Amino acid sequence: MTQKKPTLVSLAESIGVSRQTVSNVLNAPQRVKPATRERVLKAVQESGYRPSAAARQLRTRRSMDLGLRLTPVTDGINGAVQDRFLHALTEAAQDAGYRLTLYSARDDEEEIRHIDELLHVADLDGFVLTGTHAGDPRTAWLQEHAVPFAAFGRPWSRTADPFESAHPWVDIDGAAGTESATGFLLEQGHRRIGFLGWRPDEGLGDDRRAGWRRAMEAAGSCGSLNELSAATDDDVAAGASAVDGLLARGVTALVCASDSLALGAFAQLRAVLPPEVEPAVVGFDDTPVAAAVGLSSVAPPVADAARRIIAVLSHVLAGRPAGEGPHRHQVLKPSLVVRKPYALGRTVPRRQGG
Amino acid sequence: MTQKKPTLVSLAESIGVSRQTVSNVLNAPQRVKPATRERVLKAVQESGYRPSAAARQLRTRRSMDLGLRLTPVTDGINGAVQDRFLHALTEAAQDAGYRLTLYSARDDEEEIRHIDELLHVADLDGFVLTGTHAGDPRTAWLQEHAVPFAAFGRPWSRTADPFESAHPWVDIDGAAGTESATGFLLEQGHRRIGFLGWRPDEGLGDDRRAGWRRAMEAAGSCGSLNELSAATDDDVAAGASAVDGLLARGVTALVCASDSLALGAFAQLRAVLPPEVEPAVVGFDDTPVAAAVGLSSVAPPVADAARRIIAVLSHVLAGRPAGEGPHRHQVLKPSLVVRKPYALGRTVPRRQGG
DNA sequence: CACCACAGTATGAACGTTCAAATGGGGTGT
DNA sequence: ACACCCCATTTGAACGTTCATACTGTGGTG
Repeated sequence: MTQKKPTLVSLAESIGVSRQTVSNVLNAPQRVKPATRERVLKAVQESGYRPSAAARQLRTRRSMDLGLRLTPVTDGINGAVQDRFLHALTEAAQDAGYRLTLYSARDDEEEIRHIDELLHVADLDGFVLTGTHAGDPRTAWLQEHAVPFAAFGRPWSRTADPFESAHPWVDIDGAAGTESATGFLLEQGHRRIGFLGWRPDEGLGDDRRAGWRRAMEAAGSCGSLNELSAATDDDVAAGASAVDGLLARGVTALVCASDSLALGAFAQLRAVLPPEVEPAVVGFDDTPVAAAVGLSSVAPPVADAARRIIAVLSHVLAGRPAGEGPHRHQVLKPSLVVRKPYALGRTVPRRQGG
Repeated sequence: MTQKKPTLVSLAESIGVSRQTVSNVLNAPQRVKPATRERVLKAVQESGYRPSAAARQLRTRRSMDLGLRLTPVTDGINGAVQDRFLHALTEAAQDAGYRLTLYSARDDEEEIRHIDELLHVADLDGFVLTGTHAGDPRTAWLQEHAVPFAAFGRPWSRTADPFESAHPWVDIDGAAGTESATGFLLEQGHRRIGFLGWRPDEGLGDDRRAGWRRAMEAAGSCGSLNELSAATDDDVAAGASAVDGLLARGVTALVCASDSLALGAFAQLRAVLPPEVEPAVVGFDDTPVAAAVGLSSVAPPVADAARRIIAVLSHVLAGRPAGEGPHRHQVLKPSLVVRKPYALGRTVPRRQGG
């Protein structure tokens, strides 16, 4: 039979001090005389005392708990990014003494309702936002209600400078990624390199297209770049069907905004090109599918991003000034992973940037 | 300026009743006279009152919070299963009024330490275990400490009947999956169908091998089946390198214990077989990689499993008798998804069983 | 020697909820 | 008329912590 859980009071009277002294030993050790501190600490160890999160939360209104929305797995291919991010975030939060609570929402409004709910009933200390986009209602709401949060993704906007934003964020430098991918294809001797991306979004997609454009212009390819660029939905089929048009315009290699698109394009090229010509396609996100098929891809450092997000957020939550501590706005350089098509299990990682 | 959060007391005196009456309206409406009930409910709506989880938890010692371990993404291919499971679990828990807290652990012992910790400090109500295996120390520990939990995966054991186990669990019928995969290949005219799996584990892997064996024996292939079966590590490279040996023994088609193995085998067959022969390989788990490459695969109903796990667990947590409510031990039939290799975007799903 | 500052420790109150028991106001039965 | 019971509602206490404040003894200072 296991004995009852010790509390501050029960523990205190078993040592012969007051509950507040025990509390101080754990929360503000410098206030307690070293001799008694030792004595109390020993008792804490032996009894296996654990403070009650509920009681502490009731009094302090802090839960040491962070919220994260789990977005529905749309594609399954790009979903792997979320998986890696989530795992790193869990570990980082755990190491920083925070717990992580999940919620699921279909759209931004539903997410806001969930945040509101969790804030009121569970006193969550902060939130991690993912998938930020232009005109994001969530950041506005959170700021208006003075809720601490950090975003994975910069605050996309045509007018405002993201580096001036009030809230902390960490993002991947998509432009740098596509730029180095384009650079890699240029090195291989390609000149007419196309870009296969999404429709204009004033955000993620435009950023990735911009990197390709920058590299192409730097290489002196000042012709009309627009005709080398295609914009479609983000799935495998769309990637495949966009290929023919680009080929007709003389494209010999492709940089893609996602692995889904890259995979579609790759398969289509395989079907269309003569067998001896190996399709030159670079994807984005370095998902398991890219690895399995032997597709080169831009690898975003999501685990690193997760750790930095927790670092910034816990800095804010600790009430420390924005001046010191980790930078409030961070852009991380992705690396390029070069593979030989179908060379299963024989990946040749190659770091660029970072 | 947002006004202060209403509490039971503040709300009660604004209506002119006692706090307990308000509490009863929310928790035991039948105790309150309909007239006052209406009055209170109206006030609750208008004020936007939300009960404090911390206070409730402190008093009742229930947190309405469930714990789940997030296992490190090993493969990236099979990790997608975890992703789908997690998402369905989050939604199901949310719908049932529970929150979901994540923790990360490297092995079973570390998980037990985390559970112990969360149990004491955060009063978690229950846990969801995944990846059960023979001699699992976690189930023993949880039972010993009378902690409510449900497992995704049956309690593998040579001696004990899983259907007699004390704790609830939901599992996928792996044997039925490989059996129908084998049946499919038999229909296609194959006779010497090999099985590519893991080393004996008295669990998941043996189960999947058993389904293949059952189908083969039923087809009258009573020769020594052992020589058609290979056991290796669970990754793409291992799958590829196991192929040659099986081919030498006259195997013309393969059922695999995972998509990783299937993918490796598939690529190797492509390299070895003449171009006009299409490799006949069926994987397991129906991961995005299988879909992308056009590999047939056994699809486990993980989302359904997640919902059923929450159903059983919340039934237990509500203190209802084991007799009524959802079955405490459930085995779910997977379905077979048939694809044409490389026919990207042109998937032909085909349901079997279930 | 009375006084004060200060470090160390102890006490009262509060956070917001639910459980257990007490109270009040109709009936209904004898 | 009285005892009785039942329903609806209220009151006291408790869950385990931390904040604010009060107490105690020691050493220094005028």
